[in-house]
Amino acid sequence: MISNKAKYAFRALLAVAAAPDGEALTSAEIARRYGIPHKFLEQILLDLKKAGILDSRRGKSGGYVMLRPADTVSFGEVLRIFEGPLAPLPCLSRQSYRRCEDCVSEATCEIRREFGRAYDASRQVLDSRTIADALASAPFGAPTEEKHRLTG
Amino acid sequence: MISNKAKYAFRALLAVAAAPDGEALTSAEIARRYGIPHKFLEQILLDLKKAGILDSRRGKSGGYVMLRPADTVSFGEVLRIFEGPLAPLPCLSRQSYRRCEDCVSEATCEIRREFGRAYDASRQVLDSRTIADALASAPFGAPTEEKHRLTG
DNA sequence: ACAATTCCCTACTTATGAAGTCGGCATTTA
DNA sequence: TAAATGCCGACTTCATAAGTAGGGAATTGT
Repeated sequence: MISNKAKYAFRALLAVAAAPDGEALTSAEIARRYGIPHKFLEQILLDLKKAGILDSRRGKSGGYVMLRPADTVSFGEVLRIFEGPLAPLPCLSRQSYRRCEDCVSEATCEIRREFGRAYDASRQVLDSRTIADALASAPFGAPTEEKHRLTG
Repeated sequence: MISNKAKYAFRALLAVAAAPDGEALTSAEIARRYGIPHKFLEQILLDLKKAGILDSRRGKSGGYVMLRPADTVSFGEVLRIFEGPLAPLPCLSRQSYRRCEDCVSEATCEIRREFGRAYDASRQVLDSRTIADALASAPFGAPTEEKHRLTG
């Protein structure tokens, strides 16, 4: 299970990315909209800023905007910010490889081999799907703001 | 990252499954062989027994054997015993479904949709690959006991 | 100028789970 | 019948999740 922190981060990111044009969203507004504890969300948005994904403006009419375009921000990248390495074993992580302490031979470790398969499969998805993808692929029948305006 | 407990469970299971014929392996022997804390391993083997995967004999010349054949025990099943649900979100777990507390609409939740893809991919592997598969697919060049006897 | 608004930063709390440790009872067999 | 082995519950220690709390720093509408 992913942490609440990560889940909140995705909600916030999707909201900021979906905001019209370059309009800034305040932390208070996001918190209100999704029922996220405000002070907690502030920390999360800060983390996203430090990671170079969001930008912010202070003071009246301040808020958060995307720093990088939403189609360059993958789910995997965001998840790693809040959860650390996604690999099921330290010896499978590319970004922060660590040998298992009790490991005899990585090349013949059955556990490593099998979990490697599973990790490859999930990484393939997480590192290729972006925030923009997620917003674009609304299921048929679920009215977006746009459709709503046209058909409602 | 999976827990040490789960990792130890896999090591132990693979060892018991690989033991010649129906020969029983003691917890002490497994612990010694892989450097696992003995008392901790005992708890783990107990869990595997309660789950109906291992059987045990007590007293002198006791130990653990497979209760079910190794090709019916998937990595996913074992992992769930020690880690609980594998799903990244409660609303994606089939075995122990729970609606996200703040969820507005599962059908349109982008987070659910994207993590659903990732989970499907990884579950496909974990629930199909078995302990027997893992033992069978030794990489080329790594001598098994069998090969060793023949070629060494 | 100044007050309201918003982001920014640090420290703290509370609860939960991981990863064992410890002591001893129960059963089997040489 | 004693040694070996599994079985069981309670406890400890440390790290992390999930916030809470309080205030400082920048910006802007008036």
